[in-house]
Amino acid sequence: MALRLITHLHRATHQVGLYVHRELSEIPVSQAEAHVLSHLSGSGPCSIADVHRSFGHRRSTLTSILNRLEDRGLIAREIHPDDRRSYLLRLTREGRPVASKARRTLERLEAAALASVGESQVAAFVAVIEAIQAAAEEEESE
Amino acid sequence: MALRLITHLHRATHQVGLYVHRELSEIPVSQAEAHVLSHLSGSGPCSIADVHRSFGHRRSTLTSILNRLEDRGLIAREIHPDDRRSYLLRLTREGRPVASKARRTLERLEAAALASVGESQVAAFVAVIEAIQAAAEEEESE
DNA sequence: AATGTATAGTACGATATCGTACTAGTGTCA
DNA sequence: TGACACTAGTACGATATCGTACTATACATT
Repeated sequence: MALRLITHLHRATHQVGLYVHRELSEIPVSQAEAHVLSHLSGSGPCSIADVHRSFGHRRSTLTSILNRLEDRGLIAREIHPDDRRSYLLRLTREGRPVASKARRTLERLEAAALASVGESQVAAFVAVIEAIQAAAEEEESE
Repeated sequence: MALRLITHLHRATHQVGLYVHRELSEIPVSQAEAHVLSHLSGSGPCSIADVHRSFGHRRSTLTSILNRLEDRGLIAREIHPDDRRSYLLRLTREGRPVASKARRTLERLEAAALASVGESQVAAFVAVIEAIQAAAEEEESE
């Protein structure tokens, strides 16, 4: 068997990583950081758990990413008004332009990819991705 | 814009990583190592450049992965008969069963995913993946 | 109120990955 | 044959990610 799905998946993920690295090379932001910034830029302030749900990273990894972004003054952890266990992540004034640049970079990539495929292909792509995830999930682990 | 493609891509990749980690927990093999072993198991002996082409890792990362596998006695670097710059990677006797277990694990995941989608969806998936890669490639970098 | 369980997040050492600079062999063209 | 560019691979320090164990708050049940 050729393992078409999984190999494709991994190669494409890596390629996206290279793209992000290349396009955002002037601002020192890793791929994971770019995704988090982009998420904040698109969805507004949210908790760490929200970000965690949107990505596959471990929570401890996310802590490191957020520490780096906070050290650079791009985001701030504020106390969450509704739950004192959690933080509200917010882009700082310095972080906002960086985040929106990260978001635009990802959107540009996505738009370029979408330009050459049809809506039904996108739907099928999502269906297959979700099938892979469902197959891989079976039981959760941390 | 929702960044449907890229977010899906990353989440699924992570999920696959978790699956591999879970399913192969009794043999101490990381996700990247499992992929390399699986590749060797499916394609027979090949050079490092061959493996490199099949994955997105950096060559220096691949060197580390191969070192680890060699240290554990799972693979061997032999001199390449046709090109003295390169090596021929080969599974050792101890490595063969581990590699085929890794391969079967990935194949099982792929089969489970394929069970719930149709052939035309798979074709569309591949088309979209390749569109993403093409969009991300534009110019290469190392 | 007390107890148990789940959730939100971090600390920290272990491991994996990366980027750059390097060595060595190959091919080409004068 | 010698100069140059290219390919195959490694060394090594820097950085990113991970796994486990932990603290603290929330919630549910009695």
